[in-house]
Formats: sequence, structure tokens, C-alpha cells
Amino acid sequence: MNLDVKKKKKKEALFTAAFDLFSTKGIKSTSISDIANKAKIAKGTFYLYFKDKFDLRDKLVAEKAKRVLVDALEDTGVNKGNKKLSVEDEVILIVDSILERMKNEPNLLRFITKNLSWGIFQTMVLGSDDGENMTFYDEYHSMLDKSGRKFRNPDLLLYMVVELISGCSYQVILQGTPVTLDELKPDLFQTIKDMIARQEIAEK
Amino acid sequence: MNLDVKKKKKKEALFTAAFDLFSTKGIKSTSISDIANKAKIAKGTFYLYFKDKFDLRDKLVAEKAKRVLVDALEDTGVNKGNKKLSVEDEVILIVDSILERMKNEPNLLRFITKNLSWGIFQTMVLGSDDGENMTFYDEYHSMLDKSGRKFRNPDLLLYMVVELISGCSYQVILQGTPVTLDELKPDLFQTIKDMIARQEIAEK
Amino acid sequence: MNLDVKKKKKKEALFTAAFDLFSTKGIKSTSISDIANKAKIAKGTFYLYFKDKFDLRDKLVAEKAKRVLVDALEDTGVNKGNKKLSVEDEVILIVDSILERMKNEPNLLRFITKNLSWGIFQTMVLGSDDGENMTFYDEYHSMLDKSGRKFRNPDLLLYMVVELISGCSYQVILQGTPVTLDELKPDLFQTIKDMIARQEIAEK
Amino acid sequence: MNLDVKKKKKKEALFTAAFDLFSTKGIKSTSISDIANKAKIAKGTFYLYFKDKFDLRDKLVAEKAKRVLVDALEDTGVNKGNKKLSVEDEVILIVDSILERMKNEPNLLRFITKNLSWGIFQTMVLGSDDGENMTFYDEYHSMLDKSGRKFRNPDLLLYMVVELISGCSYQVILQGTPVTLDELKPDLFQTIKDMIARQEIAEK
DNA sequence: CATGAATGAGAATTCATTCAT
DNA sequence: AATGAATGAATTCTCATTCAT
Repeated sequence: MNLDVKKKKKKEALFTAAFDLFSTKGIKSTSISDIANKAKIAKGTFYLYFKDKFDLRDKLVAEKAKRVLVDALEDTGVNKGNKKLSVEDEVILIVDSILERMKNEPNLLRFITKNLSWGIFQTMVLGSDDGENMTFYDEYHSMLDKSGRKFRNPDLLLYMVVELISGCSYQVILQGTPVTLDELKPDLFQTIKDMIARQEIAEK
Repeated sequence: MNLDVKKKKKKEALFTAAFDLFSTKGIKSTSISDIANKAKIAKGTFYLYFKDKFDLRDKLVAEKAKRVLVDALEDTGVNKGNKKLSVEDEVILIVDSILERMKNEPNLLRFITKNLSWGIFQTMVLGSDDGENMTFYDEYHSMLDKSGRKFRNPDLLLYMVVELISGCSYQVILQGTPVTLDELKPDLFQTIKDMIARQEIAEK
Repeated sequence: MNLDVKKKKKKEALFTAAFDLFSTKGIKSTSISDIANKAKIAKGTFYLYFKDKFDLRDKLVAEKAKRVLVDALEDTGVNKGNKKLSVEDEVILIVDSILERMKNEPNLLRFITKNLSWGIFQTMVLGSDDGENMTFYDEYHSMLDKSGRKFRNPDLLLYMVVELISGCSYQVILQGTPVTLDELKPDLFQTIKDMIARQEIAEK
Repeated sequence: MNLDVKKKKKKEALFTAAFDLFSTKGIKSTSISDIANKAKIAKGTFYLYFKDKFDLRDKLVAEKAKRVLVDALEDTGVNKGNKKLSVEDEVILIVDSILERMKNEPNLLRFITKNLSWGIFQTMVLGSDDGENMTFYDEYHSMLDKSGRKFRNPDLLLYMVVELISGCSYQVILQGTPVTLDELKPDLFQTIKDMIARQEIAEK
């Protein structure tokens, strides 16, 4: 195995170990020793890959969040042009996919909610950190463009939708209060639709 | 000065010192020694008032959050029966009052946003821990009642509004991104109005 | 109730509370606060009765040990002159009475074994701390005298018997190893008899 | 110097420092800082070798006790088959060797007596923690076997002898009361002989 | 006599980071 | 590049003791 692959594997192992421990014991009581042990590397080696625990955490959360968005786009097939759906329905489709996934992976939800700051979201999730693929942000704009409709402030729209969803879903999915996820969805989806509709600039 | 008053003053001093330090250095790097020093009491005395740093934090955040809500009710005069406003307008009034305050006290916003969990919110902010006054929760229901209108799930409504506001305001007020507070307000308020309206059960 | 009686009651309460806590949590992790709380007196009051935790412990263990010996004398009726038994049989009778009691009060056994030093034993158990009664030590000598037999070194005899019993009984009663108490007794008693017999100075 | 040797040396240094301090100031008032300082290592390093002060104490006392027994066997040459002695005389020889040593090392006697529980004795002193050598327990049984005699309960015999000796010697050696060691010996040895003899199962 | 709030010295323990191998 | 022993600063928390009421 070549050196770069080896390094990638070690990084991967550190990510996996850290996510496990963060989910189980919380970040505060997870030490670098714990992570290194679980990843079966020496403590000193940790520092060859990350500056410290929080550097790892930031990179991990960005990685996880990006993966969630990318997976949701792939799973729903939105923007692949096959089906002909309204922007509203496409957004709802994506949101629903994410919510269902979070329901099945509460640890992931907990971890992302607690650790994803808007700063990280912008830098690493929306912005492109590599040249390879379209970012989620690009896909979002492409989706709006294809619809042929015009929106006043697409960034604000995205922001509000993201905050509404993340705010509402945490408590509901993890605790089932004050309503269950299935009870929340109608109101949530309707609110999202209203937001989108109202952001549209009426064509003459 | 009598003993109970003395104890209250000490607790107050601890709260003040802690809020200052938490705001300045963050909770993690504020030690109990720091707090005790700033409050001019002995380290050991701290433990006569709080179990540990996190006990203090929870009680402090609940106290602060409750104060924000109570002040907003008082400042807007809502529910005092003077003006005749729609539920929507009353809610908007309260929300606006809170947003303006947060704009002026970014430390307070930061502290509450980072530390107020929904659990604490329910237990200590909404629930009554003393028999003296109406809680915010009581006031909220009384407001809905007085309007003569019926709503499907008032608790869900409250939940969604709170989450929307707190989600959206943090980034906007503290960083001015992706829009300024004044740019956010129209959309935010309209969304809130829509939410309330849609929760109403149509009278025959 | 008069003042002296009140003080005695408080001391009694402290003894009881302390013995309970020492037995349950160990001396090291029992604080003076704990004792005062359990005895329902204020912490400061503790110091009106004892110098510190170890002063209390020493007085408590002496009290308990003396009580064990006195009770054993009373329960067996030895030295009351009624029955005509050999010294050996009288000693065995007393030892057996103590062993049975310890079997029923393991906390007492644990507490005495761990805390009764030979120094305390001599000063407070053998020596008379008040003029009222015959001490155990006096009774012991009186018992030997009445038998009409002569012994080389009665103090050494007492010492060796006490050490043998206390050494052997702790493990056996509390853990049942390496033998049970009933299995131990024949050998133990026989050894004691041998010791006594061999200490006798042969009459011409 | 290789790593394992270095580690062994550090452990040795910790043992030595701890024994010194425990003997001088008592365990309770010896802090881990004290031990680390005396051993010339950093405080944190202590925890790489022992869980806490009591872990060190237990291992230290087991080590010391085992050494005493092993040395006594070596010094007396018992079980090496040279001289032809009765079991009784062999035991007396060993006991005498131990008593004399304790007389010369009162700190060792104090430390062992205060800290060696029967549990530790069984687990760490009698049981084998490594495969290298015969344990004291094995040697004891081998000694009985070689004699060609049969004993009812060798374990009980060992237990009673150990308890008798340790109980009697502490006070006598350290304080000279109620008799001196030399005055104690005849009675002590005779009692041991009686115990052994009485444990023998008579041959037909 | 009794109280219990306040004190602050002191001990244990953790853990990020370094660095010689 | 990888290791893991060593470090020691930093922090938490306890609790015996005092003293003003």
C-alpha cells in the first residue's frame, strides 16, 4: 500500500474513533489518548494529523455535514433533471430525506447539531474545498435557476430554512417533544413552502 | 444585614462574576477559582451555593432567559389589556423587543444561545419554580385565550417560533450574515404571522 | 431534663451516629459534617464534645470494647461463684460468648479489630477510668486467684490469648476462610487450654 | 539502558521513596507529591506506575511480606534437605528468623502489620503471581510432605500460626510489653509446637 | 451553650504536549 | 514517520476548624 493511502487510512481511523467516542462520552471527556487508543495509533502520531482535539472536531463535523447534504441530493435524485417538480417540492424532498436519516442516526444528529457552527458550515460545507465536484451551494443555485423563477434573496432563504429545520428537528427527533416528527412535518413543510413562495419575485 | 439577604447578595455576586467571565473567556477556561476571586469570596464558599461550574451555568442561563422573557412582556405591555392588538401583532411586538435587546447585549445573546437547552427552558423558564408570579408560559396561554381564537397546537406553535427566532437571530445579530437584522425582520415576521395564522382552527 | 443529662444524650447521639457511619462508609470518608448531621447537631457543636474525629474514634472503640468484655462476663455468669468450673472452662466460656456475639455483629467486630490498638486496650479497657466498678482486668485476676492455682505470667497469658483470638476470629467470622467459626473452635479452644495449662506453676 | 530496565528502576525508586515516607510520616500524611519528589520523578509519572496511593501501598506490602518469607526460607536453609529436623523445629527456625529480622527492622514490622490484610496475603504472597519460583505456600506444603506425617488441616494450621505470631510480635517487639521478645519466645514456640502436634493425624 | 456560614490550605487527578528513540 | 514515557501546569473539590451571632 502506498504512503498516501496509508495516511488516509489513519486519518479515517482517527475520524471513526473520534466520532464514536464523542458520541458516547461527549467531547469534553474524550481525551486525545482515548482517540489514539481506539484508532490503534500512538498518542504522538495524533499530532501528525491534527493540531488538537478541536481541530479534529471541526474537520469531522464539516465532513459529516457535507456527507449528509451530498447523500440527500443523491438519494432524492433532485437536480438530476429526471422528474419535473416545483422548487418547493424538491426542497421538501431533500429536507424529508435528511430528517429521516437523522431519525435513524441520532448520534449523527446530536454531533452535528452541537458542533456545526455557521462559520464551519459556510467555509467547509457551502464553499468548495476541492475542485472536484459541485458543492451543495452550487447545486442549490442551479436548482433555483432551472426552475425559471426568480427569488429575492436566495442566501437568506437557505439560511432561514436551515435554521428552522435544525432548530426544530433536534428536540423533536431525539426526545419526541413537544410533538413527534410525523406530527411536526406538516407544519414544518408548509412553513417552508410559504417561505419559498414569499421569496419569489412576482413575474409580470 | 440579615443572613438571608447576605446569602442572596453572595449568590448574586457569583452570578455576576460568572457571567462576566463566561462572556469574556468562555466557560471552559473559566475556573471556579476565577469566579470566586472575582466575586471576592473564598473558593470553598462557592460550593455552598452551587454544586459545580455547570450547576451555576444552568441556573444562570435559566435566570437570564427568564429575565429576558419577563422584561419583554413588561416592556411591550402586552397582556396588560390596554391596546387592542391581534395575536400576531402582539407576538411580533414581543419578538421585536427581544431582538432589539439582544442586539444591544450580544454577550447575553451568545451566552443564552450557547447554553440554554430546551430542557432547561421547559423546566426553569416555562415552569414555575416559585408560586409568586405567572410564568411566561401562563402569560402566553392567557394571551391566546383573550384573543377569542382557537389554535390547534399552541405548544408546537411556541416551540417553532422560539426555534426559528433563536436559530435565525444568533448569526444575524452577531455577524450580520447572511443579512442584517433589519433585512431579516420582514421575512422573519411574515413567517411568524403565517405560522400563527395557519395554526388557527377556522370557526364555522 | 437537666443539663448533664442533655450533654450525655448528645454525646450518646454522636457515638451512635459515628459508629453507624464508620461501619457504613469507613472512617476515612466519614466527615465531621456527616457525623454532626446524622446526630442532628450543628457542626460547631461537635467540637464541644470531642477534639476531632480521631478523639471520638478512640473513645468510641474503648467504649465498645469495654462493653463487649463486661457483657461477656455478665452473660456467662463467670466469677459470680455459682458454678464450679476450672479456669480453662471459664475462659473458654467467655471467649465463646464473645465469638458468638461478634458473629452476630460483624460491624462491631470490624470496627473493634480495625481500631482497637493495644495501647487503647490497656489504658481504657484494663485500667479503670472511673472508680465505680471492677475492671475486666481486676475480674481476670480475681478469677485466677479463686482457682487456687498459680500462674507464671498472667499478663502474658492474657495477652497471648487475646491476640490469638482476635487474630484468628476476624477473617474466620467475616469471610468464613480458611475455615468456618465452628470448625475453628475446637482447635482454638484446645490451644487456649494448652496455653493456660502450660502457664501453671506446678505445686509441689 | 533499555526501557524495561529503566521502568523497573523507576518503580523501585517509587517503592523505596514510599516505604521511607510511609514509615516516617504515616500513609495518611504522605501525599503523592511527596512520593514523587522523593523518587525524583514528576507527579504525573506516578500514575503511569500505580493507580493511586493505595494501589502502591498494597503492592508494596505484598512485595515486602513476600520478601520476608522468602528470605527466611533462604536464611534458615529449611527445605534444602541438608539437615534432618522435625517439622516443628523447622517452623520454629523460620519463625525465629523472622522475629529476629523484625526486631532489627521495626519500620518493616510496623508497615507490614498495619497494612497486610489476609486478602493481600493470600493473593499476592501465597499465590504465585509469576511462574518462576515456588511460592511460600508451595514450600510449606512440600515441607509437610517430606516429613512423612499427615496433618488434618494444613491451611488452618498455617493460618493460626501466622495470626498468633503476627498478633503477639507487634506489641512485644515494638514496645517490649507485656514481656520482651526473649521472654515471649519460649511460650510462643511451645504453643506453636503444640498446635502442630495436635494437628497431626495419628498413624496406626 | 449552640449554630452554621465562611474559610483556604491541601490533596488527587487529568491530559495536552514534547521529545528522545 | 511513528512511538509512548515523561512532564507539570492546571483544576476540582473536600473538610477540619474558626468565629460572629
